[in-house]
Amino acid sequence: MKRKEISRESILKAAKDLFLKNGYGATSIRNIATEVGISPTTIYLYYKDKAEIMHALHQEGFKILSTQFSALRNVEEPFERLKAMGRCYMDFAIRNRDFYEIMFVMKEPLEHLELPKGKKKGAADPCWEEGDAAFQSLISTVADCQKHGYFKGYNTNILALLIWSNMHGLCVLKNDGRLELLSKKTVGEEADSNQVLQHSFEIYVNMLKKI
Amino acid sequence: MKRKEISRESILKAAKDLFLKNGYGATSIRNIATEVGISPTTIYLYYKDKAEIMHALHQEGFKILSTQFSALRNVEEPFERLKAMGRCYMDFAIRNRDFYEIMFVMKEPLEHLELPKGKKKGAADPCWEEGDAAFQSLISTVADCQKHGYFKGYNTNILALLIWSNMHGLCVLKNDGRLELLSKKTVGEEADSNQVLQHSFEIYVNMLKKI
DNA sequence: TTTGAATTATTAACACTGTTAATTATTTTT
DNA sequence: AAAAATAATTAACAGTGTTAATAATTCAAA
Repeated sequence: MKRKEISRESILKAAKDLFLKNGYGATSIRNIATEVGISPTTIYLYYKDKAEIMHALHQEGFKILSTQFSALRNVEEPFERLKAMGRCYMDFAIRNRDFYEIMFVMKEPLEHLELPKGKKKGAADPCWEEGDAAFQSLISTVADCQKHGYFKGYNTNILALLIWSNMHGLCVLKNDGRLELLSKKTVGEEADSNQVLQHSFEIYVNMLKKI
Repeated sequence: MKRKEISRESILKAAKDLFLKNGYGATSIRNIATEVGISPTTIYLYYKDKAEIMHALHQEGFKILSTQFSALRNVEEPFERLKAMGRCYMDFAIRNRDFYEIMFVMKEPLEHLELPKGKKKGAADPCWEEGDAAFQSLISTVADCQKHGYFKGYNTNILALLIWSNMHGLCVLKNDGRLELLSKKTVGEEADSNQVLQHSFEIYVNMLKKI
């Protein structure tokens, strides 16, 4: 009978399945090992530690997000593209809570960032390539908007950061349940937090347009 | 000799000290017990579980923050007050990382929210009183701004939420090191993330003023 | 004051966690 | 077939939060 094929991929798949099924908290090295059908310590032959697995999943998440983002490059009107990016980002965050947490909330995956290639010597700063790339595509969209007359006089990078942080803030408040906890009186009369989120996004877009 | 005075307060103090010294990750029930000079299980006579201790610290954090906020009620001009609140919030987040995490990031403390008093019957929604109160003071400041001609035509509550989420987004990106990780090219030429944060805040204020 | 109840604290244990060292099993190469 | 290299395992360490059973102490009534 065929030997079991163990590899970084098979471990990662199991980790991903468990992660998406039970969330991060309930995904241990031992769980993953059982899912793959191997002993826990075998995992350490393929991954240095748990944070490295988290980093690999973090990369997978960014692959999904950047795929979604790149589809938006066909939207010609830059402000429309910016809007679409925002919706896309929020959708991703809400629909892939756990991925979002690995990518933008958890600290562990950042412990295994690849050092910038080329410069092997010395203690070069670790580089968050995936995050940089995603942010860069936001920056260039903002820049395009400015070429079309939007956001006059604003520093491109700072504005991009503000837009990102606003979306990020909304997403984490939503995902960790805080939006839901705010009493309806203080947050608005809309029924559920999804509607509040949706509405807030639209208002924000209108706000940006008028800047 | 006098018997040791054990109480919820003494346990909480130890928890707080350890928490502020070593961070959340390195603060276990056993650590706290050692600090107080009791056995780990004794803690469970005073607190139901670890999350309840976290909730107590979460409340302490809100006490500090609301004290700072209430000092700002003397700022008459509402937009100035809003600005001051923003700076105050950010300062608090950066200077009290761990408190901020308990108050606005961690999920555990929210498991021990008090149910709305009065309504004992049935499964009433848990209520995040501390968060609500803080948010309410933001809302009323935004409302005051609107009375003075700012933010014309905007829904008060939604705008307050957007302002909060923007501040929150900046704070968490800063505190979990992501701002620092973004390459200087993509985020701006300023040296450190503190300056980026400061600058971003100023730009945001200008942005709000012009809305 | 002594007995008994109530309170307070402790020890032992359970079921986990990530991770390392030592050992066994398997594959590959000589 | 024997030796070397690789792969996987078991046992163990040092932790974690938490519960049940047990011991120590305090307090009130007889």
